[in-house]
Amino acid sequence: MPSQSIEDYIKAIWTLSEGKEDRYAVSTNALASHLMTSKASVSEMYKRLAEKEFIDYVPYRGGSLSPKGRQLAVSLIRKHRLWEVFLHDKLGFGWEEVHDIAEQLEHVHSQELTKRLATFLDHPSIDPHGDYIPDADGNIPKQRAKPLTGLSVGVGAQVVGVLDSNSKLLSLLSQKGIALGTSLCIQSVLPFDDSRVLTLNGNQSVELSYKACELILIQENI
Amino acid sequence: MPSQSIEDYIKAIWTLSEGKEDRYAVSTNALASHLMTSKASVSEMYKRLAEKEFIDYVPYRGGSLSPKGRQLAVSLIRKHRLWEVFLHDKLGFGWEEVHDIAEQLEHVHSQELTKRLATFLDHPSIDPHGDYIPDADGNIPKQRAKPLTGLSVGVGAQVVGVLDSNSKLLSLLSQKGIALGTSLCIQSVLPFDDSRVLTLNGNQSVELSYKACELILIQENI
DNA sequence: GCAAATATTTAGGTATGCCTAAATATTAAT
DNA sequence: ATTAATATTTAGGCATACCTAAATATTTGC
Repeated sequence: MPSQSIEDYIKAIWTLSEGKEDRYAVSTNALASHLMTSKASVSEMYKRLAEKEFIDYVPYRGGSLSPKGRQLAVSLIRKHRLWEVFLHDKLGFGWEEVHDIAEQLEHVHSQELTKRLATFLDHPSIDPHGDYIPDADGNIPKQRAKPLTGLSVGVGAQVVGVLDSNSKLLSLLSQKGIALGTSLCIQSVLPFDDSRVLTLNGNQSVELSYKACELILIQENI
Repeated sequence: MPSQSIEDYIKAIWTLSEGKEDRYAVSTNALASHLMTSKASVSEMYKRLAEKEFIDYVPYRGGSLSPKGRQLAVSLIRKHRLWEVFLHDKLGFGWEEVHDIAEQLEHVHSQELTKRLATFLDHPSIDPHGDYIPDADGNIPKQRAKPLTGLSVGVGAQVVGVLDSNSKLLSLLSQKGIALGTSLCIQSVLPFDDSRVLTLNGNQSVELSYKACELILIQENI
């Protein structure tokens, strides 16, 4: 049974290499800052992970997930996102509150539990942040959504997720009235700082910084 | 935040001293065999637990929970048993399967989660094994509920739960006039099939099979 | 191409939590 | 009361996972 630390590392490598080309190597530096730990600790852990065949590791070149590592990562992501759905849909937590708790729940080892939880939740395919939930075989759709910064003025779209489930971002968004499923349209882009002025659900008007827009995933209306 | 190991030790001390007099000291020997670890490890851990003020520890005399330790223990028991109810009632696990998974779930730290889980489950007071669930303030009835088959003839008792919230059992019981809180007493045990003849609330007389009696939890009157 | 800047690894140390074996304290028996 | 049996603790080690500082490798700028 992999330790909690190992699971955290594997998930972090997966997160940092997601969307990149296959066998994308994650540097110790990137992983250290993502996990808020020292580069030395990452270097040390990379050796352990390579020994246990979770990653392929070339010193000074970083580590990339092996098939075994990817399988573990995806099963953790699946558990994490299923628990998020449970916390949000069944217990009524806000989407900005679920991440930290799911972070703990994902480490519970029981395949049967995951299976029954998925059934109980009616086999959801999207979590409260709009991220896809890998299926039981580890398949996960590629994200088709794009960041709000890539949306043109006047084009209608729907919020389908966020790129960083950081609770500060999430509470900013809920404060502005932006949630999963919100329909929006860019009214204008302000000069100098590129903030967006948005129309929400066809009526309210809110302003959002470029920094926040980068992290919001939308899907254009067809 | 106490580590998982510390939580396991505290819960074990609580379990071994439950029902005993207050400040009952648990020997290193008893704890070591309960936790399947060495006496030396327990001795070492006792020092750490005493330092962190979870227990009072007198070398060669064993350890007993401090108020702080008892509070932690009871909150773990509460979480464990609530999760057992969730696993059994919502996910359909058998009562014999829930323990090991709850053992992991109880270590998830979030008071809000516990609170919402309790609400979601309708504030149960008994887990699938018939053990009482401490309330949010840490109060827990002393006596363990036992199945009706364990009640002696002529002794008064109260129905406090059922072990299987199967709707067939529940409709049988309501048909017979047995509900949560019903006072009863065994009049006699029939030969051959061990059915019980009960007196309900001091007047009506009903007969109940051994199979049904096994699943009814009662608490003897004091 | 080589030095400076940057990134990564190794070295040496800490804390937790486990182990076995040896030493010591307590309890029981005569 | 003193010894024998038993229980408990201390001593010395091991593995994980972290840290800082020093050493080494790689990349970048001129």
